[in-house]
Amino acid sequence: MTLPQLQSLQCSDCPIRHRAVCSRCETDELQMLDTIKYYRSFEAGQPIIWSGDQMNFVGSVVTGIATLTQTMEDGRTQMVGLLLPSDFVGRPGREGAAYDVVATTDVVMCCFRKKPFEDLMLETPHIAHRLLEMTLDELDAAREWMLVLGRKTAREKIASLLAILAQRDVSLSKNAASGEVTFDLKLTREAMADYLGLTLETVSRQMSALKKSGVIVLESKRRVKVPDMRLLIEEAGDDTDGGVVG
Amino acid sequence: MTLPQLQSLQCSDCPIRHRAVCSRCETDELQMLDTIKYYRSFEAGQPIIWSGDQMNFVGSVVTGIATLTQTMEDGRTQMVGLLLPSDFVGRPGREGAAYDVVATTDVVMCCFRKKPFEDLMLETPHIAHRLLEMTLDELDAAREWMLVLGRKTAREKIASLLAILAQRDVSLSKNAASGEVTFDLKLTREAMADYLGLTLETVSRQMSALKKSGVIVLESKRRVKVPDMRLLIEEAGDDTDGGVVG
DNA sequence: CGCCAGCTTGAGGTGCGTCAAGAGGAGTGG
DNA sequence: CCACTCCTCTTGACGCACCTCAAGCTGGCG
Repeated sequence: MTLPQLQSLQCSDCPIRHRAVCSRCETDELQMLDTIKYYRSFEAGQPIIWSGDQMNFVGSVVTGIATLTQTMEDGRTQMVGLLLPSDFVGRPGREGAAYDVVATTDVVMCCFRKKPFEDLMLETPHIAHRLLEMTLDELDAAREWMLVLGRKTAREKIASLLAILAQRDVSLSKNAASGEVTFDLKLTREAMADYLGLTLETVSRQMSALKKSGVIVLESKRRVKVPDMRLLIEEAGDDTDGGVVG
Repeated sequence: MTLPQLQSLQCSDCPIRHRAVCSRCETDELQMLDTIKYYRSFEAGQPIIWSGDQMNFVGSVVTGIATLTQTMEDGRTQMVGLLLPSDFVGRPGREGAAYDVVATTDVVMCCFRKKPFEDLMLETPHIAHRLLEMTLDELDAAREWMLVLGRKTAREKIASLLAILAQRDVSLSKNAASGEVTFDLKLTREAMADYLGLTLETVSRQMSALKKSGVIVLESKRRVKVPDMRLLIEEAGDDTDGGVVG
């Protein structure tokens, strides 16, 4: 989906219509949103927002992947969120951004200037409620991730990340096969390390280890086949069969 | 504040009136809440909710401290949230609880049955908005904590936790002194370890180390004096002067 | 007084980080 | 077509921060 294609897109035909912050809106509410929305695209590697910056827009990821990261003075960085299509960026009622948002692949966002959006939210409970729901989902995902960061081994961390990415992929592309899944790994080893609280060397080693024990097959460095999801989930140390994650 | 004292408490006199989910309510809205609320108390060590249980109430912590924890099959546990007075428990719109909630000290909660609360929320935007705001704050705190868990050293982790607890204390008891702060550590070494993704031995060692270098003074095992907050925050590795945290 | 939960401290092991060298693949230019 | 560069990724050797196991201390309470 390219930007020119999207510029003329009606909300009713939007690919994230049923999952995004607008998913609960009636047609008249959608028309209101339609009048204040605009699309923006970002190239892979480009920053979308810097931590501390004044935020003058909010919006949804339409296509592509972006990351939320925090950085310490000495350069240590930790990814604190992965933004996939339909995920919301920005916090109504807040001035500055709390984290760096960076496009990992090419990204298209559906944006609203902040003030008009906040005004609209006040008189449109469907939006406010959906946003609350999405925020609660993100909170769950963040807490799930705290267990990964705090208590899992490197191998379990890698398995957890792969399981989440694989399942996201399944749920989007209705690749329904319960056993085997194949997907593109859209993160570099370094990005994976930043997400997992590891170094990129450790990520590489554990990927090799999982490959060696047959849990995953690397069709290329960035394309992963999971012959048996059950096995992967077991490696992740999860009792839940991996549902969760907003 | 004991339970008998609280049972007859008017919302307008409530100690968490200005911070809890009801803080934005007008007097008539408060009266509505008053009619459906009830108090419950839990002894230190008691579970408040088990993960997976049906949740039939939501509520606010009035006094005491509770913890949100996740546990893996093999017993590894990670604390994913610390509930202090005014914090909200439960998620409107969800069936089951996602985490174990345990009272760390004696706890008194102001509860609402879930269904009536959800109904009231639909017609009371002040509550819904405040809840969104509080959820965003929690999300920020969770993400802040992801950096702690993923990238900080044991010493920095301890310092981060102490800094948060100290600052919470200051903001409640208007202990305004910018330099020196003293507070009760209401967590065991083990609970601290669960929060920080460490073992209790490492917590103990790093507490001793911080004591030895004069960053903290232990008036007793559970009472901590911070002679200079600046120093503590520096040890935590934070560039932010510790504002944050809802 | 003895008991027990919570805490401290030590000695030794290990998982992951650090540092360093090199392999693979994509793009550019001759 | 090769030569060259740049970037990502892999692999190895080594060290350290933190975990594990174990012993002993402290203070509150019967």
